[in-house]
Amino acid sequence: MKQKRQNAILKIIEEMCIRTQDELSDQLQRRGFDVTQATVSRDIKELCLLKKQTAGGSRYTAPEKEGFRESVGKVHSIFQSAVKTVDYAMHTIVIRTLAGMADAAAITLESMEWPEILGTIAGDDTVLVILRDAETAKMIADRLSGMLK
Amino acid sequence: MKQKRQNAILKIIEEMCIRTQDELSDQLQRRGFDVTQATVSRDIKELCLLKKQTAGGSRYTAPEKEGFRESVGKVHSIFQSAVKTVDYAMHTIVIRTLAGMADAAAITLESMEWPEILGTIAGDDTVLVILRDAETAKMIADRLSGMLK
DNA sequence: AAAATTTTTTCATATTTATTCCTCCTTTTG
DNA sequence: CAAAAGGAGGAATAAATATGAAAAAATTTT
Repeated sequence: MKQKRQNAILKIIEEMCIRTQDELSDQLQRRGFDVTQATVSRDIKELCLLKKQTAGGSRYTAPEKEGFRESVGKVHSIFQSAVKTVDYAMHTIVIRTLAGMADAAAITLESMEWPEILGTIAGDDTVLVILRDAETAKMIADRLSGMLK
Repeated sequence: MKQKRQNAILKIIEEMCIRTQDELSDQLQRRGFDVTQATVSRDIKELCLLKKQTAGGSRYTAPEKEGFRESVGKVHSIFQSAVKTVDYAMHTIVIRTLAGMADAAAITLESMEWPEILGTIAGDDTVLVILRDAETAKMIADRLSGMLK
């Protein structure tokens, strides 16, 4: 059902201007999908929909770059399964991974394209991440830790 | 000041992951721009920034398509200055414009790419807009009327 | 340079969106 | 099969964003 509903969402936002999640859940109701705004919010996140400005209001649209949608979830889960701990010192972050997974973890990090990350160095089970300064290191370390749950 | 600030915003969101408007106004504060979230909200709207999903949260980014930002406001104002009244009947909308401006109004309509609009026909001071059905006509007419204020 | 007009901003909210916590299913496993 | 485990979704609510109205600042006019 979820799959079907998300397809319906993609179809709907292509055919009409959807400006709020309530509007979208209304439209879904009409098509027999009985969902609340909460579910729509989750769907929108999973589909990576964008809310774009247009003359006379904003509107949800699909991301132009194909394949983008799929990758976001995967990056997250590769990172989760490879990483054991995240710690930081000075302007660097040290990530410990399962044996042999450091490279994979580093690659997913790079793919996120976080501008705060100057670079990464991967050994066998350790990734060193270089940030601009200590403050940024703490912030990003927290964010990475957050991704583990 | 506004101009400068908006440039600063573009620079900031390129250099670091900005996830909320509060975060952005904090960063602006640090750079000497003393603004509240309300102002940031309006700036984001004017700059047509997007909030993108990324692994581990979402983030504001600049639109990829250059020139897109500038056009949104202009479309709006051309429409405003050309159009006198918006009315509807059945599944069509009738827009009355200043003499000779119907074509311009129709072109701005088309440029909005609203999927509900099947097509437009422009005379000298009248544009006929064809929608899918009466209900849609009412809705879009309301939205167009809203653009006049 | 004072007055008038327009633009920008803030404050206070309204609106919209995300999340937490719980329930109900479905699937897996012992 | 029963219990455990995981996903999906809703209700309530927290968090984030947008907006109306008034004030302040900037600009133009007289």
